[in-house]
Amino acid sequence: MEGSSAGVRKGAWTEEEDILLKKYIEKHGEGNWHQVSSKAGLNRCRKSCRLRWVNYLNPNIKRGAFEDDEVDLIIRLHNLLGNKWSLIAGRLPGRTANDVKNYYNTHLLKKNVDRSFDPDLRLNPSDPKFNTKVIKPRPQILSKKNFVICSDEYMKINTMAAAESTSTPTSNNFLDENGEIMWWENLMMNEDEVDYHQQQGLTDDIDLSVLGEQTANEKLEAIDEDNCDTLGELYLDDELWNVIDP
DNA sequence: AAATTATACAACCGCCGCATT
DNA sequence: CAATGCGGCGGTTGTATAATT
Repeated sequence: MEGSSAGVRKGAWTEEEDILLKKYIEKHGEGNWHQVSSKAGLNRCRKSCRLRWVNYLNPNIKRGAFEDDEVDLIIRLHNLLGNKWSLIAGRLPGRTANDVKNYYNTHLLKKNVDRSFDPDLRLNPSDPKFNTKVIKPRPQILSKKNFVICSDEYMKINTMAAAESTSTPTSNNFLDENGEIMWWENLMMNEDEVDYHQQQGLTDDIDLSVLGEQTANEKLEAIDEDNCDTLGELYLDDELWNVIDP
Protein backbone atom coordinates (compact mmCIF):
# COMPACT_ATOMS: atom_id res chain seq x y z
CA MET A 1 0.00 0.00 0.00
CA GLU A 2 0.92 3.68 -0.24
CA GLY A 3 3.73 4.81 2.03
CA SER A 4 4.34 1.41 3.53
CA SER A 5 7.77 0.84 1.99
CA ALA A 6 10.26 0.29 4.79
CA GLY A 7 13.98 0.96 4.81
CA VAL A 8 14.04 3.73 2.21
CA ARG A 9 16.00 6.89 2.78
CA LYS A 10 14.20 10.07 3.82
CA GLY A 11 15.19 13.67 4.34
CA ALA A 12 17.51 15.91 2.40
CA TRP A 13 19.00 14.58 -0.82
CA THR A 14 22.76 14.22 -1.14
CA GLU A 15 24.74 15.40 -4.17
CA GLU A 16 25.42 11.77 -5.09
CA GLU A 17 21.69 10.96 -5.08
CA ASP A 18 20.98 14.01 -7.22
CA ILE A 19 23.57 12.91 -9.77
CA LEU A 20 22.13 9.38 -9.94
CA LEU A 21 18.59 10.65 -10.43
CA LYS A 22 19.62 13.27 -12.97
CA LYS A 23 21.62 10.78 -15.02
CA TYR A 24 18.79 8.27 -15.00
CA ILE A 25 16.17 10.77 -16.16
CA GLU A 26 18.45 12.29 -18.79
CA LYS A 27 18.89 8.80 -20.21
CA HIS A 28 15.37 7.36 -19.79
CA GLY A 29 13.14 10.41 -19.49
CA GLU A 30 10.49 11.24 -16.91
CA GLY A 31 7.84 8.78 -15.81
CA ASN A 32 7.74 5.22 -14.48
CA TRP A 33 8.65 6.61 -11.08
CA HIS A 34 8.07 3.24 -9.44
CA GLN A 35 11.06 1.91 -11.40
CA VAL A 36 13.33 4.91 -11.02
CA SER A 37 14.71 4.20 -7.56
CA SER A 38 15.80 0.64 -8.30
CA LYS A 39 17.04 1.29 -11.83
CA ALA A 40 18.90 4.45 -10.83
CA GLY A 41 20.42 2.77 -7.79
CA LEU A 42 18.58 5.00 -5.33
CA ASN A 43 17.17 3.87 -2.02
CA ARG A 44 14.26 6.32 -2.24
CA CYS A 45 10.52 5.88 -2.72
CA ARG A 46 8.93 6.80 -6.05
CA LYS A 47 7.32 9.92 -4.64
CA SER A 48 10.57 11.20 -3.23
CA CYS A 49 12.29 10.68 -6.61
CA ARG A 50 9.51 12.41 -8.54
CA LEU A 51 9.36 15.32 -6.12
CA ARG A 52 13.11 15.85 -6.20
CA TRP A 53 13.05 15.99 -9.99
CA VAL A 54 9.89 18.05 -10.36
CA ASN A 55 10.76 20.60 -7.67
CA TYR A 56 14.50 20.83 -7.84
CA LEU A 57 16.54 18.92 -10.45
CA ASN A 58 14.48 19.61 -13.57
CA PRO A 59 16.64 22.00 -15.66
CA ASN A 60 13.55 23.92 -16.77
CA ILE A 61 13.00 25.25 -13.27
CA LYS A 62 13.50 28.98 -12.96
CA ARG A 63 15.67 30.00 -10.03
CA GLY A 64 15.90 33.24 -8.14
CA ALA A 65 13.44 35.68 -6.64
CA PHE A 66 9.97 36.08 -8.09
CA GLU A 67 9.71 39.10 -10.35
CA ASP A 68 7.05 41.75 -9.87
CA ASP A 69 4.92 40.55 -12.78
CA GLU A 70 5.09 36.98 -11.48
CA VAL A 71 3.95 38.07 -8.03
CA ASP A 72 1.17 40.09 -9.59
CA LEU A 73 0.00 37.09 -11.57
CA ILE A 74 0.13 34.83 -8.51
CA ILE A 75 -2.03 37.24 -6.56
CA ARG A 76 -4.55 37.60 -9.36
CA LEU A 77 -4.75 33.89 -10.10
CA HIS A 78 -5.00 33.01 -6.43
CA ASN A 79 -7.77 35.52 -6.06
CA LEU A 80 -9.52 33.73 -8.89
CA LEU A 81 -8.64 30.07 -8.33
CA GLY A 82 -7.80 29.73 -4.65
CA ASN A 83 -5.12 27.20 -3.63
CA LYS A 84 -4.86 25.56 -7.05
CA TRP A 85 -1.09 25.80 -6.99
CA SER A 86 -0.40 23.58 -9.97
CA LEU A 87 -2.79 25.58 -12.13
CA ILE A 88 -1.23 28.84 -10.98
CA ALA A 89 2.27 27.50 -11.55
CA GLY A 90 1.19 26.43 -15.02
CA ARG A 91 0.85 30.10 -15.93
CA LEU A 92 4.33 30.90 -14.60
CA PRO A 93 6.96 29.37 -16.89
CA GLY A 94 9.73 27.67 -14.92
CA ARG A 95 8.02 27.96 -11.55
CA THR A 96 6.84 24.87 -9.70
CA ALA A 97 3.64 24.47 -7.74
CA ASN A 98 5.73 24.00 -4.60
CA ASP A 99 7.62 27.24 -5.28
CA VAL A 100 4.41 29.16 -5.81
CA LYS A 101 2.79 27.66 -2.73
CA ASN A 102 5.83 28.39 -0.58
CA TYR A 103 6.09 31.92 -1.91
CA TYR A 104 2.43 32.61 -1.31
CA ASN A 105 2.45 31.14 2.19
CA THR A 106 5.59 32.95 3.29
CA HIS A 107 5.38 36.25 1.41
CA LEU A 108 1.76 36.93 0.58
CA LEU A 109 -0.55 35.09 2.97
CA LYS A 110 -0.06 37.47 5.86
CA LYS A 111 -0.55 40.53 3.72
CA ASN A 112 -3.86 41.68 2.39
CA VAL A 113 -3.14 40.71 -1.20
CA ASP A 114 -6.60 39.29 -1.80
CA ARG A 115 -8.11 42.69 -1.27
CA SER A 116 -6.50 44.13 -4.34
CA PHE A 117 -9.33 43.37 -6.74
CA ASP A 118 -12.27 44.21 -4.55
CA PRO A 119 -12.77 47.96 -4.31
CA ASP A 120 -15.06 47.51 -1.31
CA LEU A 121 -12.35 45.74 0.66
CA ARG A 122 -9.33 47.67 -0.51
CA LEU A 123 -7.55 49.45 2.34
CA ASN A 124 -5.06 52.23 2.49
CA PRO A 125 -1.59 50.91 3.40
CA SER A 126 -1.60 53.31 6.35
CA ASP A 127 -4.67 51.57 7.76
CA PRO A 128 -3.71 49.55 10.87
CA LYS A 129 -5.71 46.63 9.52
CA PHE A 130 -3.83 46.64 6.19
CA ASN A 131 -1.47 43.80 7.11
CA THR A 132 -3.63 41.91 9.55
CA LYS A 133 -6.81 40.55 8.00
CA VAL A 134 -6.62 37.71 5.50
CA ILE A 135 -9.36 37.58 2.90
CA LYS A 136 -10.11 34.16 1.46
CA PRO A 137 -10.63 33.88 -2.30
CA ARG A 138 -14.16 34.84 -3.15
CA PRO A 139 -16.36 32.31 -4.95
CA GLN A 140 -16.69 33.15 -8.60
CA ILE A 141 -19.67 31.63 -10.35
CA LEU A 142 -19.30 31.20 -14.08
CA SER A 143 -21.19 29.35 -16.75
CA LYS A 144 -21.95 29.66 -20.43
CA LYS A 145 -25.13 31.48 -19.37
CA ASN A 146 -23.62 34.30 -17.41
CA PHE A 147 -19.88 34.90 -17.52
CA VAL A 148 -18.48 37.95 -19.21
CA ILE A 149 -16.75 37.02 -22.41
CA CYS A 150 -14.77 38.85 -25.03
CA SER A 151 -15.54 38.54 -28.71
CA ASP A 152 -13.76 35.87 -30.75
CA GLU A 153 -11.99 38.56 -32.71
CA TYR A 154 -10.73 40.16 -29.52
CA MET A 155 -9.36 36.83 -28.31
CA LYS A 156 -7.63 36.19 -31.63
CA ILE A 157 -5.95 39.58 -31.56
CA ASN A 158 -4.73 39.14 -28.01
CA THR A 159 -3.59 35.58 -28.56
CA MET A 160 -1.53 36.82 -31.49
CA ALA A 161 -0.14 39.63 -29.38
CA ALA A 162 0.84 37.11 -26.71
CA ALA A 163 2.52 34.87 -29.28
CA GLU A 164 4.50 37.81 -30.66
CA SER A 165 5.49 39.09 -27.26
CA THR A 166 9.16 38.62 -26.43
CA SER A 167 8.76 39.57 -22.80
CA THR A 168 6.23 36.86 -22.00
CA PRO A 169 7.32 33.29 -22.82
CA THR A 170 3.82 31.78 -22.63
CA SER A 171 1.51 32.22 -25.60
CA ASN A 172 -1.68 31.42 -23.76
CA ASN A 173 -2.28 34.70 -21.98
CA PHE A 174 -4.30 37.55 -23.38
CA LEU A 175 -2.36 40.76 -23.40
CA ASP A 176 -3.40 44.33 -23.84
CA GLU A 177 -1.49 46.85 -25.93
CA ASN A 178 0.95 47.36 -23.06
CA GLY A 179 1.66 43.66 -22.74
CA GLU A 180 -0.38 43.36 -19.56
CA ILE A 181 -2.07 40.01 -18.95
CA MET A 182 -5.78 40.63 -18.86
CA TRP A 183 -7.74 37.51 -19.75
CA TRP A 184 -8.53 36.72 -16.15
CA GLU A 185 -10.21 40.00 -15.49
CA ASN A 186 -12.05 40.32 -18.76
CA LEU A 187 -13.46 36.81 -18.59
CA MET A 188 -14.19 36.56 -14.92
CA MET A 189 -15.27 39.84 -13.46
CA ASN A 190 -18.18 39.72 -11.08
CA GLU A 191 -20.76 42.47 -10.87
CA ASP A 192 -18.83 44.49 -8.31
CA GLU A 193 -15.74 44.43 -10.44
CA VAL A 194 -17.72 45.35 -13.55
CA ASP A 195 -19.23 48.28 -11.62
CA TYR A 196 -15.79 49.35 -10.55
CA HIS A 197 -14.51 49.20 -14.11
CA GLN A 198 -17.51 51.18 -15.30
CA GLN A 199 -16.74 53.86 -12.71
CA GLN A 200 -13.17 53.92 -13.92
CA GLY A 201 -14.23 54.07 -17.56
CA LEU A 202 -12.57 50.76 -18.36
CA THR A 203 -15.47 48.99 -20.03
CA ASP A 204 -14.57 49.37 -23.72
CA ASP A 205 -13.46 45.80 -24.22
CA ILE A 206 -16.08 44.14 -22.04
CA ASP A 207 -19.46 42.84 -23.16
CA LEU A 208 -21.69 43.71 -20.23
CA SER A 209 -24.97 42.68 -21.79
CA VAL A 210 -24.71 39.05 -20.71
CA LEU A 211 -24.75 39.97 -17.03
CA GLY A 212 -28.45 40.82 -17.16
CA GLU A 213 -30.42 41.34 -13.97
CA GLN A 214 -29.40 38.17 -12.14
CA THR A 215 -28.22 38.32 -8.54
CA ALA A 216 -25.31 36.15 -7.48
CA ASN A 217 -27.68 33.65 -5.88
CA GLU A 218 -29.82 33.46 -8.99
CA LYS A 219 -26.72 32.80 -11.02
CA LEU A 220 -25.74 30.05 -8.61
CA GLU A 221 -29.15 28.43 -8.99
CA ALA A 222 -28.97 28.79 -12.75
CA ILE A 223 -25.86 26.69 -13.04
CA ASP A 224 -26.38 23.33 -14.64
CA GLU A 225 -23.92 21.16 -12.75
CA ASP A 226 -23.87 18.57 -15.51
CA ASN A 227 -22.37 21.10 -17.88
CA CYS A 228 -19.79 22.67 -15.59
CA ASP A 229 -16.56 21.45 -14.07
CA THR A 230 -16.15 22.08 -10.38
CA LEU A 231 -12.93 23.62 -9.16
CA GLY A 232 -13.28 24.25 -5.48
CA GLU A 233 -15.64 27.16 -5.23
CA LEU A 234 -15.17 28.07 -8.86
CA TYR A 235 -17.50 26.73 -11.49
CA LEU A 236 -16.09 26.54 -14.98
CA ASP A 237 -17.57 25.46 -18.27
CA ASP A 238 -15.46 23.71 -20.91
CA GLU A 239 -14.88 26.88 -22.89
CA LEU A 240 -13.49 28.79 -19.94
CA TRP A 241 -11.60 25.79 -18.65
CA ASN A 242 -9.68 25.68 -21.92
CA VAL A 243 -8.66 29.28 -21.44
CA ILE A 244 -7.24 28.56 -17.98
CA ASP A 245 -5.74 25.15 -18.69
CA PRO A 246 -5.40 24.62 -22.46
C1' DA B 1 29.02 36.84 21.24
C1' DA B 2 25.36 33.82 22.53
C1' DA B 3 20.62 32.73 22.77
C1' DT B 4 16.26 33.15 20.94
C1' DT B 5 12.90 33.91 17.43
C1' DA B 6 11.39 34.41 12.70
C1' DT B 7 11.67 33.18 7.96
C1' DA B 8 12.24 30.47 3.74
C1' DC B 9 11.79 26.47 1.42
C1' DA B 10 12.76 21.43 0.73
C1' DA B 11 10.54 17.39 1.73
C1' DC B 12 7.01 14.33 3.60
C1' DC B 13 2.25 12.64 4.19
C1' DG B 14 -2.31 11.44 3.13
C1' DC B 15 -5.61 11.70 -0.12
C1' DC B 16 -7.65 11.74 -4.80
C1' DG B 17 -8.71 10.49 -9.65
C1' DC B 18 -7.73 7.43 -13.11
C1' DA B 19 -6.29 3.17 -15.44
C1' DT B 20 -5.71 -1.57 -15.18
C1' DT B 21 -6.63 -6.16 -13.67
C1' DC C 1 -17.95 -4.09 -9.60
C1' DA C 2 -13.99 -4.16 -6.40
C1' DA C 3 -9.15 -4.11 -5.59
C1' DT C 4 -4.84 -2.41 -6.67
C1' DG C 5 -1.21 0.63 -8.19
C1' DC C 6 0.25 4.82 -10.16
C1' DG C 7 0.96 9.85 -10.84
C1' DG C 8 -0.24 13.96 -9.02
C1' DC C 9 -1.94 17.42 -5.70
C1' DG C 10 -2.41 20.39 -1.49
C1' DG C 11 -1.53 20.71 3.44
C1' DT C 12 1.83 20.47 6.67
C1' DT C 13 6.26 19.75 8.90
C1' DG C 14 11.31 19.86 9.58
C1' DT C 15 15.32 22.26 9.39
C1' DA C 16 18.88 25.46 7.86
C1' DT C 17 19.66 30.19 7.80
C1' DA C 18 18.83 35.04 8.92
C1' DA C 19 17.35 38.46 11.99
C1' DT C 20 16.64 40.12 16.46
C1' DT C 21 17.23 40.48 21.37
